[in-house]
Amino acid sequence: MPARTPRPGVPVRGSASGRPVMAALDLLGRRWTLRILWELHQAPAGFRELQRRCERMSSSVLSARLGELTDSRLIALHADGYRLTALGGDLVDALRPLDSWSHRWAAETDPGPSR
Amino acid sequence: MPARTPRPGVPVRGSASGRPVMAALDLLGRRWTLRILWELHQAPAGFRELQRRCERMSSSVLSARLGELTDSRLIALHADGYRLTALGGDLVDALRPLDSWSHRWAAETDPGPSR
DNA sequence: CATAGTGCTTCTAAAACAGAAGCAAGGAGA
DNA sequence: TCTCCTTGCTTCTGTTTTAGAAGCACTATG
Repeated sequence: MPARTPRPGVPVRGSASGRPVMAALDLLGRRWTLRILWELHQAPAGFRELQRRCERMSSSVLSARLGELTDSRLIALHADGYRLTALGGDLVDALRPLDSWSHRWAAETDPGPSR
Repeated sequence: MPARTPRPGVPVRGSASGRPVMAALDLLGRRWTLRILWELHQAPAGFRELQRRCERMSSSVLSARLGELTDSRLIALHADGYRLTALGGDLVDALRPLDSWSHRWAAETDPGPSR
């Protein structure tokens, strides 16, 4: 049984409280979810283009994530591909400081050999 | 082979670009990572308390995440438990708007039967 | 009619995760 | 010293999630 789409107000994986932020953390803490939102914020894209942009992410997972995000009304499919809804756009706006943070992180991270 | 800790400047899962934000999205898009940061922002906690707060999350995964976050210098272990570093605190600050967004999301989400 | 593009499903194998058990180290108390 | 308890953390087995190739139904274009 696949994990169901988290929604505010009901228990999610790791929290029975129903607190909205817990649902958000469950939803966003699934592989590719943050990345998909990020990509759609750069520009709308169809299924296959999204797959290309994320370096050939698995189609089965992409399909699952698109379903969850659509259920959650963060994205919607239009004639020109998937686009963020107003709600989804707000979420990415809320995440925008992440980009500038990541540069600070990079600046403070020793770029030596990996690991 | 376990996935290695993402770091800015080197390729990560789904992106060979080395762009810092891609490393951040890979790191944060792993189960429990966002939640752990969130919890530590509420208050520092030791291993077992963290496990309790996240409703008995698997100890093996908790251990892996703590290792990744420590490697990434977002958290550090002190006498009173794990705490966010300055860098980690900045990240959670960057994520703070997520909480208010989640309330808007809840307000616009029909609280009917799940799925 | 062929060709190529789309969104998306199905399948098998690999990776990640869940959860119970337990280990080594460090107190606190007797 | 000898329990007793707590800590961070590992190891193990079984389940869930993800990867990746293949392919289906549909639309458009030639």
